[in-house]
Amino acid sequence: MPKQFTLNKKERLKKTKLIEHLFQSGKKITAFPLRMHYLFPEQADAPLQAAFSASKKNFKRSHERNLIKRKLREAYRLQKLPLQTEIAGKNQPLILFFVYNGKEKPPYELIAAKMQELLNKMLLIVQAHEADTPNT
RNA sequence: ACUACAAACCAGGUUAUCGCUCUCCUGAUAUUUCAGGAGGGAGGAAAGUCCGGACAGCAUAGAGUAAAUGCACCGGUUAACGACCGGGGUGGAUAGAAAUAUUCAUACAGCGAGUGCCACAGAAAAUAACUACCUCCAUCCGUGGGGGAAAAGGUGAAAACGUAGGGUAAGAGCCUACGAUGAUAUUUAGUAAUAAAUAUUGUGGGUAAACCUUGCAUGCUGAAAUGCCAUGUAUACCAGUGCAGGAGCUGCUCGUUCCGUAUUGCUUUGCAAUUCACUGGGUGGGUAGGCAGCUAGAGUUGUACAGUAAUGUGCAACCCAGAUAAAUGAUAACCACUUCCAAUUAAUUGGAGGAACAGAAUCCGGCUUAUCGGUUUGUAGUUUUU
Repeated sequence: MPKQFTLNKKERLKKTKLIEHLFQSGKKITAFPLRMHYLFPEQADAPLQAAFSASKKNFKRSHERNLIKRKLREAYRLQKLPLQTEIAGKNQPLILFFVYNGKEKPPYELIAAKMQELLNKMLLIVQAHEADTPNT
C-alpha cells in the first residue's frame, strides 16, 4: 500500500526553465497572505509538482524563510490528496508555485486554512480545464 | 546564603503519529524506480566575509629601481597570521598614611631628519614681545623714538624646565644647590624589551589615526576555482598554407631569449628598418544539465608527559551532515526550567504564559557582531551561625 502524505523530490518543482515559464505565462490565485501560480505545461517529470517560496524582501534572514517554506510544505503535504487523485486521472500535468506574501511570521493554523482554500479553488479549475479541452 | 565582576561550559528532554535527505542491506520491478529494515543528519556563533592558510588554476630566465598595500616594545606559540600566550613600558580606577597590591586599557618605531598644520581666545602657536621692567636720546613734561631683557600680568587644551639663592642697569640655566626629564656611554640584573646606579650632555611645545622617514613582508584569481561527460551553434585562440610575423620577462630602466620570413638600403650570408590574409575545426567561450572536486581532517574524545602559559609530543579508541528553488520538520502529550495570578498545610497545588540569537553550501585557524536562560570555578563585598 503506497503512502499518501508524501512529498519527496519527484513531487517538488526543481527545473529552472519550468519555473520561469510558469511565471511568464501562468495564472495566479490569491488568498492573502498566500499566492499560488499555476500552469498546465506540455511536459513534466511528474503529474503534479509544487514549489514554495517566501520573499527575501520581507524576510531577510534565511532561517525565517526556511521556517515559512517548511510550514507551507507541511500544509500542502497534508491537504493535497484530493487534487492529486483528480489530476492523476487525466493525461495533463500541473505545476504549482506557492509564494508567501505577508510581512510577519504566520502561525501554522492560518497557513493551513488558506492552503485549503487555494487547493479547493484549484480542484474546481482542474475539473473545468477538462471541460474546456477534452482529451482526444 | 545573596549581590557584583571575570573566565569556562551547555544551548531542554522523552514518547507517539505523519513526513524530508544521505548511506548500507533485503525483496520486487527489469535499469531506475517502488516497498521493507538498519544507521547518520546544523551552530556557538553555521552569521559578517575582516585577516591567515590548505587546495586548485593562471603567470613566472635575470638585475636594479620605483610604486602600491599591510605590519611596527620584547620573547615565545603556530602550517600561517594583523591571531594567541608570557613579560616590559605608558595611562587610568579601587584599597592604603606610604611602600605597594588588585584590576582595566593600550596602532606602544621615528616630530634630536625635512615639509605642513595647531579652531576660539591671546601680543605671540615657534627665529615670540601687548601691558609692565631697565637704559639712552629728544621733549611743548603729556609723551615720542632707539636699544636691552624675557622675571611679573592676562589668554588658552598647550606659552619656551620647577623651587631657592647668587648675579644684574633690569633680567634670564647666566651661575650654584636641590628636584624633574630626554639622549649617549659604562656597570649590575635579565635571552630581550627594560629597570637601577654612575658619568657626560641637553631642556627650542604638540601633531606621524598629517605628508613623510626607517625596518620587515607581499605574484594574480577563488569551489560560479578546476577536471570529465553529454547537448550544441556562431566565431575568439590553435594548426596548416602563402608574398609572414609571433611569444614572454607585473610598471619603468637596463639588458635580453626562442621560433620563423619576405621586401628595401648598405660596408652582402652580416647589420639596420619595415611588413597579415586564407583554409580546417584539434583548443577555448556562451547556454541549460550530470558526475568528480565533496568531506578521514593542521579530525574528535580520553589519557600520560614537557612547559608559568599559548601549545607540543606519545599512546589508545572512534568515524561524526553533504543538501542544490537547497534536507534535519509539523502536531500532540508528559517531564524538567522559568514568569505572573490565586489558594493554603509555606513549599506544595491549580490556572495562564515564556523559551533567545539564529540555518551548513570546498575545508580548516582566528577576529568581530547577535544571544532567552542555566551550570561550574575564581575574586570582592554584605548578612547569618559557630
